[in-house]
Amino acid sequence: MKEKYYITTAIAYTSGKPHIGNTYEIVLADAIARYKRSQGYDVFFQTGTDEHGQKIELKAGEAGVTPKEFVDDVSAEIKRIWDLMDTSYDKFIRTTDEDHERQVQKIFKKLYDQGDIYKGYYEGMYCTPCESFFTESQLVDGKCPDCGREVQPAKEEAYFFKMSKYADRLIEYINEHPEFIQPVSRKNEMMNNFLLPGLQDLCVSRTSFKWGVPVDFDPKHVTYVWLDALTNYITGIGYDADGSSTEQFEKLWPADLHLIGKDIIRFHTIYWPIFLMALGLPLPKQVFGHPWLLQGDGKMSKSKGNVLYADELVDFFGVDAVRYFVLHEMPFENDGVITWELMVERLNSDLANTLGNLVNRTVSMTNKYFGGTVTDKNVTEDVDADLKAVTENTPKMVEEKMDRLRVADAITEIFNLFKRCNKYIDETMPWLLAKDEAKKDRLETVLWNLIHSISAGAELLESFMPSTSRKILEQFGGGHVTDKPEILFQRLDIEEVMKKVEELHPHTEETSEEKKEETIIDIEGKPEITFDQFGAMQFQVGEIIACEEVKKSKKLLCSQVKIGSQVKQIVSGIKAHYTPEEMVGKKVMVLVNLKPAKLAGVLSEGMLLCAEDDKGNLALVVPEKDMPAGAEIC
RNA sequence: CGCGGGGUGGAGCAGUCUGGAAGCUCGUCGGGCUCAUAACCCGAAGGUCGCAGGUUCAAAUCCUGCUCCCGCAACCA
Repeated sequence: MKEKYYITTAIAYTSGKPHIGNTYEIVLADAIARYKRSQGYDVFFQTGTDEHGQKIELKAGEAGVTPKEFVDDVSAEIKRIWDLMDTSYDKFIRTTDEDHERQVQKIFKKLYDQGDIYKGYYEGMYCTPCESFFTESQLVDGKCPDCGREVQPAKEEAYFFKMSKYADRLIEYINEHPEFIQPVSRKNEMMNNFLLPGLQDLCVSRTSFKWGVPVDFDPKHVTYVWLDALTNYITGIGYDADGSSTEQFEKLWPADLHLIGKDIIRFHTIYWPIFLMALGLPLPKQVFGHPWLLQGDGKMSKSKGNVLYADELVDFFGVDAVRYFVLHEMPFENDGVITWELMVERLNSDLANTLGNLVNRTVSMTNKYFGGTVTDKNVTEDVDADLKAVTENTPKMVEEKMDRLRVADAITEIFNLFKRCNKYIDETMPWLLAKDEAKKDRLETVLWNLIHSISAGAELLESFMPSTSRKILEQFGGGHVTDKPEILFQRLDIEEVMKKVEELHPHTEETSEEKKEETIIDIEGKPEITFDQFGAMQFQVGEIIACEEVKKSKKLLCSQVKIGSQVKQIVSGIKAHYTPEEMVGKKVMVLVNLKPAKLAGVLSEGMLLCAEDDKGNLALVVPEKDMPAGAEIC
């Protein structure tokens, strides 16, 4: 009987279309799932979408649709891309699935009944005018960090999970299972930052929005994200909190691998195991927090036109080329880089040159010299030995890499085999053998060896590039090749690709003046105010007479501003846009009667007014004519 | 001193835990070959392994200090 292997991805949040970085995860999981299947495991591969939360409620409101309509669309789009990428998931769960929601309610109730979840209050300090909660550590001088006013101990009702109760057991588990958190460097991070200092109880319900799974015995609360999202791993395979879980669940749980992004390792290696302990379930065997796939020059932004989506890349390069790229270019621990240029480079050199051309020349020679069919004539020479050794060894190398989740390295092993095949052709020089009738059998043996080795490589490729694998094997049907070789990967010209990309995503050049003026900035409208309210604000011209950086802060500059006869100290978040030297001597517009507050421990007694564009660039507002410091602005 | 990651030939990375002749892929240059998608094979150039100290017979690797970049956390009054 085959051993089972249950693998999951994180469920994708349905706030918008997933970009290539999000798509990477499902492809990675798919490669692992396919590989395990090829090894004979009985694999179950689950993915899906996380569809609740305030953000979605808001987005749906903006789009003028109901939250359900909104997530139906996005979830379908995500599924479409997963399918486009040829991923072989067995189950696509949605957190809005009825049975999931019902189980979340049951789990919530069960944990409540056994005392792990309790009703409490948001233990924060509440600032009434700001309508916000703050923890002690967020307060500035014991006052509201937003407005500097007094805060009161707050009493908003919420449900909490007693994390601390299970912390010791979890620490023990992690220490005894060094393979649990991958890469291991993350283990220390979790221990030192969260577990050892002591776990805070986790708030598991909210009353501030409605779009979530209602707590059935207290319907003004909805379940807050993690209890809803994480449990998909068990509800998706038939867990039942009342004890009548399905056979499938009994067979599959615990999961063998949760594949997730490195940003949510904390939730999967601390909260999730603790939830499971509370439910009396075994813990997953391994959690792998993979690194990120990043765009070339830093952040992707729509104005730069460098946001990469899987479906667009597929249009240019094809599914398998994109799969190859994300799988092969991702380091195990560090973030990887993807750009159009790198993508083209990879496609041309690895896929078109090394692999595609190898298949092509082999098919072509087999047709040319033997009408398409060869058998093993067994006329061997010394050069054959190394090719044979590499061919036999590659599956073991791949297995060794895959066992350590080194997917990129596994692919490299396969391509080393293909490279070896190319070298073999040069070593044996079939075109010379073909000129000598006496060497015909040797020639046939050479081609047979080639076909054998390439086929072996193609079989290994199935986990990573399924359709390419199939295409190659189809062309080499057991010693008989197709009549005319199919071009597996067409070489692309980087210039042409970039030209098309430019057409798809025209750059908004910052150098172009007209375009700059065309930039339209709409900000959220604020409620109308009265003239009295306006009059309550006092603006004056201030002269900056000294300025220095606020140490221990990344954004703040501290200026001494002369206003009339007095000098105020004002802290502003503009370090990224002005140097202290630039600031000195400027006459700027100052909101003078703002209540003083501390920023990064430094007192600020007013506010320098700035204009901000859509990219977050700041410009100080200065009087159009020279005015003395202290002049009122009205 | 908030937490963490990183700085290795032109590009993208491995190697760092467990010191011991600087490696891989791409690109560049030279050569070979012609079955093949201007593809393939061979060879070469190119790096003071961020900077400065220290430990050692020996440091990319261990220790100390510094600097720059990137996430997160924060206060962008």
